[in-house]
Amino acid sequence: MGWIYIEDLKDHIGESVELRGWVWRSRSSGKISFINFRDGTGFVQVVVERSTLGDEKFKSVRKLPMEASIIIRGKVREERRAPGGVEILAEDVEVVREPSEPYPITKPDHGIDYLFDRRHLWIRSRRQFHILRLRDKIIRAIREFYWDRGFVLIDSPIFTGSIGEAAGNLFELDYFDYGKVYLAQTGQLYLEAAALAFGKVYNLGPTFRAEKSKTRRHLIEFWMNEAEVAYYEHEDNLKLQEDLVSHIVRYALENAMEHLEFLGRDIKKLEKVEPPFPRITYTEAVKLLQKKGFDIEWGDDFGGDEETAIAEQFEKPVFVTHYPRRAKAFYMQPDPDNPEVVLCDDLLAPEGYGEIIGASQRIHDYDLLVDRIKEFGLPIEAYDWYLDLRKWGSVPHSGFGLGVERTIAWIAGLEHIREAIPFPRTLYRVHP
RNA sequence: UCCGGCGUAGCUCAAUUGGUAGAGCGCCCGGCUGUUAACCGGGUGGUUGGAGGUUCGAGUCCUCCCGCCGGAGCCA
Repeated sequence: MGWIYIEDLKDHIGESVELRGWVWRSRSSGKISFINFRDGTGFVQVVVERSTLGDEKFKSVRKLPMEASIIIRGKVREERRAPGGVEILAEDVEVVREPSEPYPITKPDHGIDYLFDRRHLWIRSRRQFHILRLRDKIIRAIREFYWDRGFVLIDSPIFTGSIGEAAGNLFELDYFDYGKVYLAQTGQLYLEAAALAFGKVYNLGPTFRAEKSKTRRHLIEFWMNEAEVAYYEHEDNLKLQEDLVSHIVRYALENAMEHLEFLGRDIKKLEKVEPPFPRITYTEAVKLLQKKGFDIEWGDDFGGDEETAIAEQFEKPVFVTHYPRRAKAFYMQPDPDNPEVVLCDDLLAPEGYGEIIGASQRIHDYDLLVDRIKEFGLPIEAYDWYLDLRKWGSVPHSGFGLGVERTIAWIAGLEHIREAIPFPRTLYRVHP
């Protein structure tokens, strides 16, 4: 009788097995008890009969509270009446540890604040089980995508000097005698260095924004996947993003259907996400918004409502390209046909999930980049090594950043991005 | 930071115009051999977020503070 996991039960029908895990919920009558049992890989119903265990043992087992840790030995059998179609008929129940007080998360009717105060326990719940396992699979899909295309993983640093997109939203720390350093809000500049060394590179890790954002689309600490490719221009960049996002969605449909179904996701909407994605220029988007009655002028950036209004015109994610250069970061390559706009794109997810990718072709000309750093009022001395990249072997190159939690929230159909990460850091929450 | 909303039992919520603070769940005891958020009977449970004020009387009205939720700006 060997120890197995719930996820492998279907290969052991008719066998006697051992499962190690926890009581999720239980119901009982005088002679039969049902335990909803979990072991981290899934949930299964265990049937405990008084006639099998004996009066005394049955009495103690039927009283086991939620989150008692137990080892079950019993026979696996198919059973129509059991959730999932398979159940365990217990032959023995060994109690590892019984809780000393009632488990605080009972029925699914707790408030969001209560639950996040107990996030360390809440992640045991079924909904969180499915969301966080879906996250695991989406990250697997991202890594697989790059591995299959010969990209090299280049992890960018978390501690950085004063460098990046904007100074106003950086977390500042003391770094021994060096002085102030900052938590990374992007690894892009490092990936640009790496692209000139390895050709095709990507990263995947946490980034930090000291923005007092308090919406369903924002986290203070969030994970980003960035990619950068030497010799890629704007059009190549769009194609890569399109391929990545459709790969992730297809992977989820093929490998995570169990989670999507539990979460009640409308699968049909995800099945439509296949290349090519629609494209609209910034200028066209402004006209579209004006026609819909938005008070917006050429040159303004889009807010959440504007993004949603654009995205709802399409069933797939939509690229918005060629933004005004003043609305975007200093390093973006001007459009040769119109230098007032840059070769960039935002990818907007459908159904109001907002921007999941920000992307651009980067300036590769030394003098132009210096001009832009000055124009944006940035300290040129902080960009010494970044400018070096334009001195030696500079080539056109492009890249993007994918917001991992926004992507998960969209694919899972979540109301709020905070459920898409195990321990979210939001404006007023760093505990647990 | 700004705008709006909400703080009542361990949890989720009720409480007519200002007039005796309640229910369901949880927990404890008992019953039930197929439960699916099991069900049935009994029991347990309160400084109504805090401080002050108005009033014969405040969960309810006023002021300040604290906490949370939603949104805006900013962004992935």
